[in-house]
Amino acid sequence: MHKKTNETSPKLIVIYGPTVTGKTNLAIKLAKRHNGEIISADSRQIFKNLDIGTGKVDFNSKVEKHNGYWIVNGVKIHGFDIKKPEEKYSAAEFIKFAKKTLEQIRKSKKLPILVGGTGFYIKSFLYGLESAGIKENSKLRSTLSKLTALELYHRLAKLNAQKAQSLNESDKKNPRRLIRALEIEKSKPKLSTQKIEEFEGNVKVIGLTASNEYLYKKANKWLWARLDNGLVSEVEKLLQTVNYRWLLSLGLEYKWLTLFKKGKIEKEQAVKRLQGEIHAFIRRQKMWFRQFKKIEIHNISQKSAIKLIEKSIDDFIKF
RNA sequence: GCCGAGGUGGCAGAGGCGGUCAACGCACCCGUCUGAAAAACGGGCUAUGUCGGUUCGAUUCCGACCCUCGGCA
Repeated sequence: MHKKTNETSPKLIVIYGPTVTGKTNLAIKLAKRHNGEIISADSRQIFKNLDIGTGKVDFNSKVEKHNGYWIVNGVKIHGFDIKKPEEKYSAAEFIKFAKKTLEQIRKSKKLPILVGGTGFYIKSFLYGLESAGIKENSKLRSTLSKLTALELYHRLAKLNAQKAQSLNESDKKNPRRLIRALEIEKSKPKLSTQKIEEFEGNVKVIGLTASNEYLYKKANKWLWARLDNGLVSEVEKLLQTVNYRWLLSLGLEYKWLTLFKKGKIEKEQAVKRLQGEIHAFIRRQKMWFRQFKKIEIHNISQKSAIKLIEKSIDDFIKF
């Protein structure tokens, strides 16, 4: 095993964790310390005008907004506002964006820090996405969306019995995943799947977490703070220009406050349900920790956590 | 005090004219994940107020008690 000791060996810091663990603040801190720039890996923060609901930054941050990036407390964060509301996005597109941005950051001799809560994006970027060449076929999707999961499964089994059998119990009943699988099968003759491209270079993956109770409490508090600081009016503004169904499809804040604004539910109920869904989201986000090969997990409820992470990053930079 | 209604899992709430009862939703817990991922999906969890009676058998019938909610006083 030979170590690369040259300083040109590219380095990347990844920070992953569920919502409310302070990923962005930590990233900003690290960026300042090591002359870095941030790439956001978040499937909702990509959208312009979705700021409070997606929790792009703290209320007391100094921000300067640009298309495609923000400058927050003096640190550049790439990946905010790269899409207009209702535009499509995907993990494949994220990979391209992240690669491009990473190169750019390297050229300017800065340290790239990938931070976000969308585990799927980070995993895809780090370890590749096999079917990344096969695009969405919206016509096919809309016809297939009329079928039940069982029907979809039968179709898949006809096209590719092996693939169908290899699915787990969850995916076998998941229409969305089945439709995607069919989409891949249908386009196979034309497009061959790409070979998996793993990220090459030195990566340090930091995971941020805490107990469920701790995170739930923090998330509730933060939600109330945002409700008191314009979250509802952000949704109202969006409703004027955007199809409400799109907002519903985003989930969480945008879904529940849209339901409230549309008069489908009382505000109190909406907030209650939203809290529950945020909790469930936190649980799901935690599941991704096991998807990352080498991850250093820190409990943010411990006072020493930030210091330990800083030390760990210092060592990583020094090598 | 009287009359009426009712007491089902952590919450909410349905059915069952006596037969291993026990839905759905929420919460909570666990999990899946290769171009929608804050999405979509899989699994799990705990119950019939108390005490007696009738019966082969009671959550379901009867009685007492306790409690809750209405109305009358």
